[in-house]
Amino acid sequence: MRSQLARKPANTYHHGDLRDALIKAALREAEQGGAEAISIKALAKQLGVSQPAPYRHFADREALLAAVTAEAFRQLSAIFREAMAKPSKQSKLSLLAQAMLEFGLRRNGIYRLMFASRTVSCATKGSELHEATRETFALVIEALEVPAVGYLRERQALKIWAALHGVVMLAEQGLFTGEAAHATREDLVEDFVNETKAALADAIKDARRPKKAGA
Amino acid sequence: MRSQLARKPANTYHHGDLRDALIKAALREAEQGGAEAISIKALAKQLGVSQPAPYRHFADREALLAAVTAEAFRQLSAIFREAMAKPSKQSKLSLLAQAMLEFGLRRNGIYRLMFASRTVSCATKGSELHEATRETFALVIEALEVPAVGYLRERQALKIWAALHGVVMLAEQGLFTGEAAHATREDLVEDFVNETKAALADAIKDARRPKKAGA
DNA sequence: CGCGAATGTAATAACGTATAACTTAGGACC
DNA sequence: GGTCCTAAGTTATACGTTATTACATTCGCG
Repeated sequence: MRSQLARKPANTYHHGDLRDALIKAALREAEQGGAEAISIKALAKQLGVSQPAPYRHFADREALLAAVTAEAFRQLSAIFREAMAKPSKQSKLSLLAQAMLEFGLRRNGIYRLMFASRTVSCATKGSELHEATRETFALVIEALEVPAVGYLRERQALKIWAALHGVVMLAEQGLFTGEAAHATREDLVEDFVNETKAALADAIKDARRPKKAGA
Repeated sequence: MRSQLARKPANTYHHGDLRDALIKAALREAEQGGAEAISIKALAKQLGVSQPAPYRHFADREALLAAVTAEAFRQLSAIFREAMAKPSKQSKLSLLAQAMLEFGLRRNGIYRLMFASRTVSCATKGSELHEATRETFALVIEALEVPAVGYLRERQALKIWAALHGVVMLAEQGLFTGEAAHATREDLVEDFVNETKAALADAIKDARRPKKAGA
């Protein structure tokens, strides 16, 4: 258990914590080029071990990608927590939404790794990756700052989550640079946030006066 | 100009329309496994030509992917047009949204190829792919069925487009199978469609009475 | 009919994943 | 403290994929 992410000291046989070092290094690679930029061979060279060494820790490339993706989700969760903890006049939801957009744009290779590959959908229930994604989504629910109101809270969380995904993807694909440039990404995000708040407020009002049909 | 997508008849030297056949075959491959499932070597074998033959028509793999993605966008455009042309009590926007969701789910390998790779964002302005994506987005605007009202129409189009992306991605990642399963994908899509319609209706109303602040 | 351009082929280099068989280090146990 | 087991790393190797180079064939136009 020596250095956690450095290349091994050249004259030692065992690396110390190769598994962790691989994940960290892979994350760095993915920062720019996404999943495609992650090469087991290159990582091994970078860390000063032989090419097959990583296979002692990951069955295959897919397994490594899953671990890296899980780590990325944990990082995103941490960012969300931090954003929501920040003292601010803005709502938690707004802070989370902004954090999500910034994450998606600034670390777009990682973002694509997380949301645009089939790694996540292939994650089996109970796996490390599955848990990491659930935790992240739980924070979205938390950001709504409302008590459970039937299934409506999950529904609104899903909606804002979906909308944020969409905005990030459109932004990355450059759909904001044409004649549509007058609507900035931030505008759209704020729109979605406000709609979510409005929907929640309506629902809570309705819950208090269950007989009224509600405007 | 013989067979458009079949393997060549074995004893001929020239294929006839290898370029087109490659795109069609690649699209078939991507149907399941996305971009990763597209292998130049495999395609060549499948079509009965040598491995390097495809390089006569595409500079590299990226170029092939771009052409395939462009074709996929044209297909999606065609699907949108067909959906909107269908006589129905539902609005054009609703029909388009449903078509989008179905496309994303049923042909999810293609969908990922289109929206989850960097191929699109790397497309240069004026390229075949760029034009194809613009055409698709133009249909989203058309589906709103409102005249141009400042930049608001583009903005609403962007929003619904983003939201639809998001729903498809969440669906593919299995986020509707947990405790959130009570909100179906279709519900969410319809929600977004209705919100878009409401926002547009409001805006038009405001435009007619420009002095009022609007509720 | 002949020639040039377009298209296809064979051979090969370079790189990435993955496996098999062997080697080393570290810790548990007596 | 030595012995043995196991985790972790190494070398050698097979195989698949992208891509290039140099050569061959066909098409079509004058």
